[in-house]
Amino acid sequence: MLKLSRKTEYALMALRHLSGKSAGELTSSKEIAGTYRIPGELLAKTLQQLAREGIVETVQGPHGGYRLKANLNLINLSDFIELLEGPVALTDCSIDNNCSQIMTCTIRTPIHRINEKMKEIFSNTTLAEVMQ
Amino acid sequence: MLKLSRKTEYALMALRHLSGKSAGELTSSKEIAGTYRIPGELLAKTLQQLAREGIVETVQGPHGGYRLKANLNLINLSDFIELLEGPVALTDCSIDNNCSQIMTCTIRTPIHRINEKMKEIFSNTTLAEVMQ
DNA sequence: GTTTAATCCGACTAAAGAAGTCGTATTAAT
DNA sequence: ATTAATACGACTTCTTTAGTCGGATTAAAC
Repeated sequence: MLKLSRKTEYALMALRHLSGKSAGELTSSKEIAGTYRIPGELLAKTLQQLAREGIVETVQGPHGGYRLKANLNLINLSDFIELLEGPVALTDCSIDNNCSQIMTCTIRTPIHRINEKMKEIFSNTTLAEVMQ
Repeated sequence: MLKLSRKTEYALMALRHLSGKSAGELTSSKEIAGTYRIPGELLAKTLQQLAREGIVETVQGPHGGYRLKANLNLINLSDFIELLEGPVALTDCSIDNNCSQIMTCTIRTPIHRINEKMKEIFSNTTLAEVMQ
């Protein structure tokens, strides 16, 4: 049904939350999870992933937490989704050629065309725009 | 990862196969499944669904089968996908409001905007175009 | 230095959805 | 009557997603 994963939704909500804080201010994963009723452990893992990717910055220990690191105007939604859930693709054959129907498939090319258009939408949307 | 279901892929391949036949000619589900190595039962069920929706026409009994009924220029991909897999929606809240985060969610509006753009692509593509 | 409150991270379990199979009924040509 | 097709619901299996758990690390506060 072409849905985003919860992980991606949670990540976007968290980034939006962080972008509302003043520069340098730290926010705990717990605060965010509590505010939006997101399962704590899951959000924590997601934020850790964003940290590894350099999108947020972390400080450990008591009074630690997360804050924005990257400029959200410079990250597009396509890259962001691919970071969290892998390739944006309507079909597996947009990713690799390990499809048993590859020789006989008659709809590859048109599907690819549509796939490209879809990716374009995501590519042309920055995270900053999603925060608005 | 925003994928189409196999059912949708199979349906498109089947329609493409049928659209290559001469007007009125019948093709069995088995022939199509064999040609593209699609699990027979699954394709059969899918074709039956397309028949109920008036997209193909069926003739039962020996020498029976399927043939195109609808004009593929007049059916857009959005409606077609929704027929087979339900609403095209990046998030559940694009479909209904049964989301526990509904009161606090901060990304609803921007996600809806993107969702609309995505649906537009599908709406502006006819099945006939996918057959090319 | 012990406690505490936070991140870190892999492994596991549970739930949901998608894909595929099966059995039985119906239809209609031969 | 037989046969080759569709019709369709119920079931099973597989894959992916979502969520949980346990234990480690870090660093502030006491």
